[in-house]
Amino acid sequence: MDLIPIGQAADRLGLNPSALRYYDERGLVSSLARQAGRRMYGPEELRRLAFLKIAHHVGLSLDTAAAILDAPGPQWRQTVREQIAELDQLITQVQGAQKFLTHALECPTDHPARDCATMIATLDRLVDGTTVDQLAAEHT
Amino acid sequence: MDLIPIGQAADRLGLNPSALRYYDERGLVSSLARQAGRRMYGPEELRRLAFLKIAHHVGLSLDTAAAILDAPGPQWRQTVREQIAELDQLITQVQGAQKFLTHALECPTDHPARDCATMIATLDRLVDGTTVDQLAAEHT
DNA sequence: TTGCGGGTTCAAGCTGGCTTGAAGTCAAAT
DNA sequence: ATTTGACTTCAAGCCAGCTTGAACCCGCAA
Repeated sequence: MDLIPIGQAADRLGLNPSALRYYDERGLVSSLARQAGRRMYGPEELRRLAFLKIAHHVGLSLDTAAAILDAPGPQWRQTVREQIAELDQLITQVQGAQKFLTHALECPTDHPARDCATMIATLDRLVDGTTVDQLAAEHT
Repeated sequence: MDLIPIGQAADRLGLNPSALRYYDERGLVSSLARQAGRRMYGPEELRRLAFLKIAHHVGLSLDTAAAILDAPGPQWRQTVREQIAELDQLITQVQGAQKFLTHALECPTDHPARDCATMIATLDRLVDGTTVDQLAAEHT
């Protein structure tokens, strides 16, 4: 009933067979049947793999993704909330990065790190122990 | 004039001496003087290191950061613009990730991948060749 | 019967950005 | 004279998430 071998499963998911073997070895695909020593995948496993694929694509680690699937009862919600919060932080950080880069673009010199007084002042503060986070916090 | 050894440089920047040696080996800190075989860092190198630190912190690779510093004339602007565009993409992707996770939270079941019809439908489409990007594109 | 396409295992390699460890050098302080 | 402490080099290890390679098995078709 609907069991397909590793090659077909990999094709349907757009993954490499070696990746599926790796997931197996890591214990991320839970229980899969074997026929004559060969891995056979059913709908459950394929969906699990699909979930891993999405979750990994959106930045979760494979372990976290598997933890969400394996959490008993409603516990997965906590993990998901944590991940959403982490992504919030990530966005904030990336926006800070864009500010930094955009600001650099506004500098009229050809070698900002050598010629731009503002940039040099910022860099010199870093050299004197100010952390990147402190700098970022200032400019918010 | 103002030359400090690697340990002090590392302290001031909040980095590990081994990281500075690694940057040296990779050719990322351009030219630094040696005194009796020891690396000595002047203001120029410290600023360069500070720039690498910021740039790396905001998500650029060390190679990219060095490329920005070493680009002749105004060429660094192009690299910076590319990086800003990449970060735009990243933010879009992360927001998509948040949508996915938030949507999952709305599901009332305890095991979405097994019990939630909407989730299962989505996963089954992935199993049939739809890419994650296609799914994301639909929901925009 | 031979070959082919798919599977299997295990071991090693890859990326990036370092860290860690072993063994040696060197100047200054005791 | 010796010990400390900071430095040097080179080699190897670490993380995730795989890929690649070698050597082997297995069933089916020509």
